[in-house]
Amino acid sequence: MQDASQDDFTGEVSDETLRQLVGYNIKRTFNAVQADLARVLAPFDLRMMTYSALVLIVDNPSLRQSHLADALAVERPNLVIIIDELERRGLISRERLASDRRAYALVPTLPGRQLYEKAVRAVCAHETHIFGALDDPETLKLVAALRRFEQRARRR
Amino acid sequence: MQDASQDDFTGEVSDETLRQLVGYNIKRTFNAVQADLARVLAPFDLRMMTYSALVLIVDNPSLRQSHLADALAVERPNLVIIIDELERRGLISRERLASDRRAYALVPTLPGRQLYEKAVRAVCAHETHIFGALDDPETLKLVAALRRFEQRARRR
DNA sequence: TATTGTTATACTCTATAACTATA
DNA sequence: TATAGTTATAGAGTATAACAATA
Repeated sequence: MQDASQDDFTGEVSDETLRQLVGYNIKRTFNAVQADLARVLAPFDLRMMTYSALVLIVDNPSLRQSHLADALAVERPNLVIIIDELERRGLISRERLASDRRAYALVPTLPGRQLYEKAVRAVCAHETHIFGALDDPETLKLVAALRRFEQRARRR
Repeated sequence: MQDASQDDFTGEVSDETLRQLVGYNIKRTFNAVQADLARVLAPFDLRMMTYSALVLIVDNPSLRQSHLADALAVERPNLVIIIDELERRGLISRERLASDRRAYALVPTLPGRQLYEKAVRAVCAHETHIFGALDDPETLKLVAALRRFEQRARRR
């Protein structure tokens, strides 16, 4: 005996004040995209963060942890358990640098590169499903706008 | 005697594989915008989530908690502590419904409406600073695209 | 039986302070 | 003294299962 409050229909609740905010729409979109990505990465036993780290390590062999942290914009301590996990699973290895024995070089293993290949394909399929062609001029404009906003938000 | 790895300069790390993903750019932008928003809301002792809840309760007096949860796309249990906090601070009150004594009507108090007014102004200033004019046709197109992507990600 | 709000719990992401070993 | 990686810890968002009161 309820009304039609099914699925994503929020009934008569007015959320215009929030929906006119670009930031709120970014948040809602990110949450939905992230949930779908989690589903796509689950079969590989990866999360968005472990996936991102693996990608950067494969694309930049011998990367140092601090450089990885900078590239991902996360604090160094948060990366430790991520790297621990990838290493424990045999996807990467830490190798002490002879030139600076404080630092590690992060090196992908063969299984790491193989998982990378499969996961990248799955993530690309997920992306084109949600966003359409990734080289579409409209999509490129959207990404350019997002990056401008990111820079403006950071410079404060 | 390090190179120019200052600030947000990530050195020679290649993150093209990630940066070509729309979802990754959304995540990075959201994180930066969210950090700035947190700074803007801190003087009001609000976070993005408590702000969003307060806005919906002021804009929809007598809202039920379950409808608020639907509108915000969060699970009902997560809303309880949010509502607890707003009520404890005297910004809203829970009022039992005579028609359905399981449910509460969430009602903003005068201090709640006053805080809403001030916080909304601050958030609008933050938004225009980062995103530019909110009624700019380009911004409206961006928001429309984000909402399309949100819907596509949800329907899976 | 089903729903509203609640409790308990868990996982993830993010951040800071302080430690170690090297430099 | 400064840096790389680490440990410990905390705050916040999100999710599920199970419960009491009510429908």
